[in-house]
Amino acid sequence: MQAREESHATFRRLLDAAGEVFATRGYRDATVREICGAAGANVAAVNYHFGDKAGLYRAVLRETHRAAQEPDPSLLDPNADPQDRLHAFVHGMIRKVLDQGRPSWHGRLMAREMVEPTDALDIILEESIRPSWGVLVGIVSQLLGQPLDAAVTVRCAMSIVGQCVSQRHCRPVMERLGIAEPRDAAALASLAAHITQYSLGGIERARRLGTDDSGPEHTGGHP
Amino acid sequence: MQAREESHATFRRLLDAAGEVFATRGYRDATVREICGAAGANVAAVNYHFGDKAGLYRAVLRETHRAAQEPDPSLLDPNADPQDRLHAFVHGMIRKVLDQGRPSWHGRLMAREMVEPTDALDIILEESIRPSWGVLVGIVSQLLGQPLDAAVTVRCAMSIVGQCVSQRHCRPVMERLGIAEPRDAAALASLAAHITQYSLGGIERARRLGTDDSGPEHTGGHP
Amino acid sequence: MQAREESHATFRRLLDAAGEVFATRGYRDATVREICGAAGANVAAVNYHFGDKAGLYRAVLRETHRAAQEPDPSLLDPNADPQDRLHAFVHGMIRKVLDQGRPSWHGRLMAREMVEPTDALDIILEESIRPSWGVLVGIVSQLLGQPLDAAVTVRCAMSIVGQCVSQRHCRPVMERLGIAEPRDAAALASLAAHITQYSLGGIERARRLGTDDSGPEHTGGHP
Amino acid sequence: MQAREESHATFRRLLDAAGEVFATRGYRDATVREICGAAGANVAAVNYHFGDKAGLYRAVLRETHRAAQEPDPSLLDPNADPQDRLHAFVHGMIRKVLDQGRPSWHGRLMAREMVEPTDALDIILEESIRPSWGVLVGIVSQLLGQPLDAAVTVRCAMSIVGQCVSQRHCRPVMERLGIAEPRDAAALASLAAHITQYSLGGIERARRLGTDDSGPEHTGGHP
DNA sequence: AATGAATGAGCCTTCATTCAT
DNA sequence: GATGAATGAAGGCTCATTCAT
Repeated sequence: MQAREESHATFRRLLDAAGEVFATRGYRDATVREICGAAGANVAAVNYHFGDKAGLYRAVLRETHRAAQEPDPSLLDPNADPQDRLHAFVHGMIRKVLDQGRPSWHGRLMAREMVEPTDALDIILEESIRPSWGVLVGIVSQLLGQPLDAAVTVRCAMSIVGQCVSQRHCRPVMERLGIAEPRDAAALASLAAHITQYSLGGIERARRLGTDDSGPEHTGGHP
Repeated sequence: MQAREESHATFRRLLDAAGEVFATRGYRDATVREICGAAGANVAAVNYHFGDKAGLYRAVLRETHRAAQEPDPSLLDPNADPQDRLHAFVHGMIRKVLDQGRPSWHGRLMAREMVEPTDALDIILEESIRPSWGVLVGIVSQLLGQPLDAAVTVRCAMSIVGQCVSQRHCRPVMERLGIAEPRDAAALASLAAHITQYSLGGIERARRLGTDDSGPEHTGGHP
Repeated sequence: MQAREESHATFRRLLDAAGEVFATRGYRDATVREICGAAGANVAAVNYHFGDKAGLYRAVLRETHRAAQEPDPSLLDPNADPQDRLHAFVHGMIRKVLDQGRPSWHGRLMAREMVEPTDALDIILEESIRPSWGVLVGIVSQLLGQPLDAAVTVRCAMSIVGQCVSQRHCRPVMERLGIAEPRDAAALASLAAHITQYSLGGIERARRLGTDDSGPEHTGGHP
Repeated sequence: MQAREESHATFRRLLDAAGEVFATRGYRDATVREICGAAGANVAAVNYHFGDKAGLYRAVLRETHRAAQEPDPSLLDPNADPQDRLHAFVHGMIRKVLDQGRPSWHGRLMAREMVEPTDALDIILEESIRPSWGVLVGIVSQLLGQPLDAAVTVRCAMSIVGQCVSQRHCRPVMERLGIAEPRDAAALASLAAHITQYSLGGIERARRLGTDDSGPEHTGGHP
């Protein structure tokens, strides 16, 4: 028992150290030696436990995605108020992306994986991203009301996602511009509230414009 | 003269090849040999013309940023209709980010640089990003009307930027989800129109909510 | 008792698996892990039972040589017909070298050991090869009749040995040339008969040429 | 000019050092570091000049085979005395196998390659072995006279080849038995003469026995 | 201005071996 | 008696960089 615990300790330390290093340096820049050094393990430990560097990376991605799972019940209830559902979705995503909790490197890792995908992207795509996307599209459809052009729904959903993920993707730039948000729970909640409200306004306007999505006459011209 | 021409030709071929390779592979994955091969130049050419690999990368970034500059006059005119200014800004940004024109790798390169900043980020930050950000904040202020909490303005501006850059950052995922936008001029214009309208709706709602940016009573609860 | 049985069983499985793997891959290419895997034993089993990889190899060599021992009585009888003795010797050697019986890897192992000797060669040299060589030299001496230059005897004996071992050493090439002999008992007997007859012819001619072993006048020149 | 000479010097030193090391240690045991050390070159030189370790090995094999080529004209003349042709063939093969000339490692290398073939065997098989084998079969056919069973011809040819190659393959054992032949030109000539005469005797006997190649009645029984 | 050869550091991986149960 | 985890030493290879023309 204790042996097993002990034996898995190295496994876990490796996983944690790898998450941090991969998130900080990226897959290529991260070296197995640095990871093992940080985990207090031998270089060969990676090979023993995960096969190779890529296997360790895959394990880290699976782990971070598993740890980030928080199936908020209100999201899944189609009868709940759609505005509440949207807020819950946005708040969850902002937390995933910016929270400094246990897997603090989750957001950074995902950002890298999106910009520079590896083979491992397919795993989290199917297990995590696609289901979430489906939920969001459902919420947006509710808010748009009458069945509109699917492209409108998709674009509105992407507008929401874009506001959330850019908080992570653009963070290095935002920090340099002095506009980075704090990352405590209150600030995150406040940010989520803004994005929710902003999006409700955006969706409402999209609803009013109907299926007309090229609309240069409403934007380009003035009276 | 001709020698200089010849030399400059190699210099340019190196720059173009490096842009493509850096954008495709990332700074670390890109090898000097591949770049030189693509440019039809010798391995030592990079060191000769640019000092080292990092110098070439900096040169590429400067070049791509210079080529992508298109100071739309309507943006700079504070007297123009703010909705038009917003539309011009968004359209320009979408083009920068998704356009397949000459420096087709501009968007990919910037996306990488944001997620995984190098020393070169500071250059383009000061020369390109900060000025643009100032313009956008001005436009949003106009649209918000009365002077509100600066945080609201910043968040609205980031909501706009986020919708644009995520079109690049999330593109690999969007392609896999089957929701990636086409990249011809018409599609880009349509997308820009959506983001503009969506943002006008969002800003309008933010304006109505006033300085209250935590707003849990409007989002979280219902009667 | 049973523990000992069990232990001995692992010991044996290890020996068999190692024989096959060493013969197929060679000492260096063979990995302890593959051997243990094939034997259904733990990685540490080799070190436990045999000290180290080299110890296992030595044990395999001793075992294969012990199993291949078949002291044909007719060989040891100096009064038997020398032609029969030669045939028995050749047939036995061909079987050792090509037979697919239990220690099917005996021949392959010895071939490797000859070309790329390890410390273990000395063991089988003293225990197996030198005695056999003595027997063969005795047979050839009988066939040559009058006492000739010892060098002639040795060379004739080597001509016999060479014909036999080359059936193993050259087998990969023979297979590619499409001239490899089948390895059933009948084919082996037929091959042994050829080598015996060929050698009787060779020895007879060597006998007639007497001690003259340079013989350029018979081979190189003609009028 | 001189630069090219100089540049090829490393190439050549690498080739020579590799031949020696590969012959002594075998492909697997040989390390790139040892070869480069012996050649006074950097580790990366192998990669630069030959792609990788296997490429270097292939180059060595091609080189040794090229250097060992000595198309003795008398071999190719079908009108020459067949006994002379056989002697020339055997003498050439013995020299290739035992000679200490320039590519002194030729014989050892080929011996390893036969016992433990690598992908490179196919190269020398087609370029060197198969043609030689064809010549030898032609000579043996001449000596056998009337058209016999092809199997007899092949077996006689293999008896000749076996006597030659075993001088290399069994050399470690022969040295330990104290029966290894010296390797000066005179000793080689004497050895070649023995094998030629021995084989002429063997072929003559095979000819007399006709196509009967099982011949147990001549070997196993006596009146 | 430009080249091809050469360098040295460093990375991932593999392997035989040992240690604590 | 036997195991699974862990170790440290190489090994092959790649890469950016430099040197002598």
